[in-house]
Amino acid sequence: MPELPEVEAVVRRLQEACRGAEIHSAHVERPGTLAPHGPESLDRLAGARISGVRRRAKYIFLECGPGLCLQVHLRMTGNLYVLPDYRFRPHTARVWFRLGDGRVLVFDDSRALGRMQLVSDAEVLALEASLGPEPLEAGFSPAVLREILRGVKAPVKPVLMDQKRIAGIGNIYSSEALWHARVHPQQAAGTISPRKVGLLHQAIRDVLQHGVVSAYAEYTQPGTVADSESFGVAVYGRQGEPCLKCRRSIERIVQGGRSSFFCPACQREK
DNA sequence: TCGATCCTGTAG
DNA sequence: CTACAGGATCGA
Repeated sequence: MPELPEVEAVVRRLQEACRGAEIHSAHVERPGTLAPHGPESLDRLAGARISGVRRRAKYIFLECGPGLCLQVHLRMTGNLYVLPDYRFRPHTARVWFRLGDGRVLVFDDSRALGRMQLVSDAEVLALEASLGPEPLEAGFSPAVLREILRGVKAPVKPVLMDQKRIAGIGNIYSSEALWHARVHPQQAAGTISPRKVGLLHQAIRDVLQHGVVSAYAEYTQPGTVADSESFGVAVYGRQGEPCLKCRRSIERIVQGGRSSFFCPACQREK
């Protein structure tokens, strides 16, 4: 499920649902979820209070007291949410926490690719330093994007998905942003004109910002998000269907083992 | 930079 | 049955 917008929506929901909550106990159904640590690594959380929840790139940090932070990565199918009672947890709950008030915080992950680990302040700092800038923050200017792409020979699409270069963009939003900016996914990143870099910068912010709003609305009012015309999915998964701008057939190619979708007319390589 | 790998579920 | 999945890492 999750790229930056979906992770952000999870964080906002958790802030409402469990900030200030006490962790009564941790229960590990699948030890691999805590790799490279063991199932006993969460024992230190008993009695801790969740003082804050925040996001960086696609990581979620649950701050659980001084120097104690639960770092979560949802990968492909992970999800974090609070249920009223532990008996309601699904069989795909890999780790769950009983909260002081009887509710349960569930790490649900059908594919079990997600990871969770307790980390120190220093580890959090090191991780954050290894990640690229947050595209929705004020510091992410067109000049910053120009600098990221400058001189890079690799195709732009995998570059946008490289968390060390820019944080939070995944397979869907990269295709979407490139379509909005009319940039071909295989164009060498460093050869994109300054004008198009400007368009790409705006497109990245627009698709992510819209994604945050609709992902959060999806939790609040499921099924309400019906605006697939202006800013929903324009190209992702739409191979063979008409481009929303020019009606040409959307194409699918594979880059770095991942599907890319684009309009061969609107997004020309140059 | 490609392919394999970690896993399970679903669509064709 | 095979293909594919909104992620990331590792070694060739």
